[in-house]
Formats: sequence, structure tokens, C-alpha cells
Amino acid sequence: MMKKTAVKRTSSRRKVRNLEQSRKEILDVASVEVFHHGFQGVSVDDIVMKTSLTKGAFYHHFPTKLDLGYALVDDVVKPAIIGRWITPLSQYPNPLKGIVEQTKLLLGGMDPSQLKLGCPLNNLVQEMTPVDKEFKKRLQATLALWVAELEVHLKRGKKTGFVRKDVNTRQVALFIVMTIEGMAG
Amino acid sequence: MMKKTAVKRTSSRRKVRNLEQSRKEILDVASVEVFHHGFQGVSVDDIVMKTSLTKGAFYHHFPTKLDLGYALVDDVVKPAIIGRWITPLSQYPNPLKGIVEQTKLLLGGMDPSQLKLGCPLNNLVQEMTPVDKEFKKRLQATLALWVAELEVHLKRGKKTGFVRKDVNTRQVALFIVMTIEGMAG
DNA sequence: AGCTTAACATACTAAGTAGTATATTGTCAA
DNA sequence: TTGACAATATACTACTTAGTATGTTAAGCT
Repeated sequence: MMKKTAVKRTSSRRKVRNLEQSRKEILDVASVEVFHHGFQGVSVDDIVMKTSLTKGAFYHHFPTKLDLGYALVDDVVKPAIIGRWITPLSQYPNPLKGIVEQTKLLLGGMDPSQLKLGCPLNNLVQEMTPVDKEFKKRLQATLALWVAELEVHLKRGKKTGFVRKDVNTRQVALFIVMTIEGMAG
Repeated sequence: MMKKTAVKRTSSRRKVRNLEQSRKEILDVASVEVFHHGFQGVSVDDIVMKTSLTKGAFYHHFPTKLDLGYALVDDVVKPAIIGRWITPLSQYPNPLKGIVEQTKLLLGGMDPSQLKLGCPLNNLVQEMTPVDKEFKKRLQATLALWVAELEVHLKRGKKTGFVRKDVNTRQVALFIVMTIEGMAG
């Protein structure tokens, strides 16, 4: 067998191929750069240069720069929002307390680098909405998902008595998201 | 002699020169474009093309594109904020009512084109803060001015009894601005 | 009038930019 | 083992970009 026939490892990097991993690497680098300089402030060359890959790989994964942007929304921002603002709420019997605690945790003492994960959504919304309709659609969908999931927890709070029955959960959820987004600035 | 051999006036526009007016024209066009596509999404060529002037004029007024950005903050955004969110408050004996009314007016029924004047500040903050320190300074100064001026009116409200004595005017002013910025998205 | 200078205009450049064409190489099925 | 194709690399192109160099003209001063 001799699977790899002693292929000189030297110092040059070994070139293992892995579709998903490469895609993830691109997305990771891109998210950092974009959340740092904005979508239009970052070039494809910038991104690939900070990657272990090249332009060929990039365009193998994303047909266009805009498609990278879409992927950033769907595969990075959206999961980050859910993971940071929604999922943790399940651990609190009282969703209101959960929201407050989570807000303190994510916007409070943390260093600004961590803080930057609540408002990238807003950043992208503001920057890209006029530029591209598809972008707008996906960003608003993400925002809507956030509000909807928040509402789920608020309704749960109604059942368990932590939230008054007469509050409009939709309005409140919207207000909370709005305020969080406002605070991030 | 024979300077230009019948230099035809034709329909071509007469070239009156006016420093301030030219500067204003550039700023006006630039503000529309920038608030539409973002600062990095707009090129100097884009701007001058929508102007009756040319690149030479542009660089006569602004040594660099960033300087145009600074001027946008100082000479367009800042006056707009003051004019729309602060000055009108003087007409209300009760500043709280003034704030509510003004918010309704500016964020309520209006068409989105008018609405776009409250959040450009936020847009620019989000987009430019990581890009350029000077930009950040000026934008935050504008934001601080907004908060400070709001606080003035809140303090006035304390004296006239419309605002409870025990509220922290600074905190409240900050919260109001924050919320307004959040709503604009 | 004529000179000077500020207020522009025109033409250009060097450095980026997204995207393409094509070559190379790992990996896996047969 | 060997094709075959997917995954990646390299080199290039057409175009845009901020900025510059330099030419031209309106307007005030004398």
C-alpha cells in the first residue's frame, strides 16, 4: 500500500483537498474582512491572500463576489444570530430574564471584537440594501427570523406566566431587536 | 491673433464661476450618492459625472476623496441632524412631546426617501469607523453633539416640570438617540 | 486694457478590480 | 493502476479607480 510514498513534506504546505473545509476557510476569512472593512471595502484578492488558497479556488466555490456575500449572510451571520441571541434563551425559564442576561453578556463587558457580532447584520443591511435586491431579501429574511424566534420565546413566557398576557409579542420582539441593533453602534 | 475663430456660444452653458456654489453642488450630489450606495460604493467619477463640473473642480475643492467624506459629515449630516432633531424641539414647551412628535413626523408617515436622513449617520458610522480614524472621530463628535443637544432640552424639561427630576438626562438622551438610530433600519 | 490668479477643464497614469482561460494535481471509483 | 473529474493554481484581461499634470478661462485689481 504505502499510501503516501514518503512524499517529502519539507516545509511547503501539504496540499490536502477538502471542499467543505476550503469553503469554510474562505467564509471565515471573508467574514472577518467584511465585518472589518465592509463588503465593498474588501476585494476578492484581499480575501484569497489571507487564505491558504488562491483565486481559482475562490471562484470554484463562489461564482461571483456577490454570491460570497449571500453565503456570508446565510452561513455565517444567520447562524451567529441564532446561536448568540436565540438558542441561549432555552436555558432560561423566564425568557425576559434570558434576554436581559444575554444582552448584558454580549453587549456588556465584552471587548469590542466580540461586540461586533450583533451589528454586522445591521452593517450589511445598511450597506448592501441599496446595492443589491437579493442581498436585501436575505438580510431582511434573517432579521425576520430573529424577530420570529424571539417571539416564540416571548409566547413561551406568556404560558409560563413570566410575560403578561396583554403584550403584543410581535411588537415587543421587534422592539427588542431594534434596540439591540441600535445599541451596537 | 484670431483667438478661437468664432468660438460659438451655441447652447453650451455659460460658465459662471462661484466657489461656494460649486462646492455646494458637489456636496449635494455626493450626499445623495453616498447615502444611496455608501461611501466606498461611490467613485469620484460617479460624483463629478452627476455634476455640472469636472474632476478638476472636484480636486480643487477637496484634496482627496476622504476629505469629501469629512465635509459630508460636517457640512451635510451634522446640520441635517441638528435641523431635524434638535431645532424643532424649541417650539415645544414640553420637550418630551416634541421628541415624540418629531419622531412620528420623521420616521412615521413620510416616504422612505425622507426617512433616509436619520440613519445616514449610522450608515457612515458603521461603514467608515473601521476604515478611517478621522472619520470615526468626526462621526462620533456628531453623535455626541446630538446627544448633548438633546440633553439640553431634557434639562429644560426638568425646570418646567415636564421631566421628572430624578431622571439621568444623559442616559435618557443617549437612549433616545440609540433607539432612533435603531428604528431607522 | 492688461496682468494675475483663482476656478475650473482635459488628458493621462499607476494601481487596483472582478472575472476568465487554462493548466495542474489530488482523490476516488473501477 | 489508471482514468476521469473535481479541486485548486497561475497567468492574464478588460475595466475602474483615485489621483496628477497641465492646459484654459473667468474675474478682480490696477
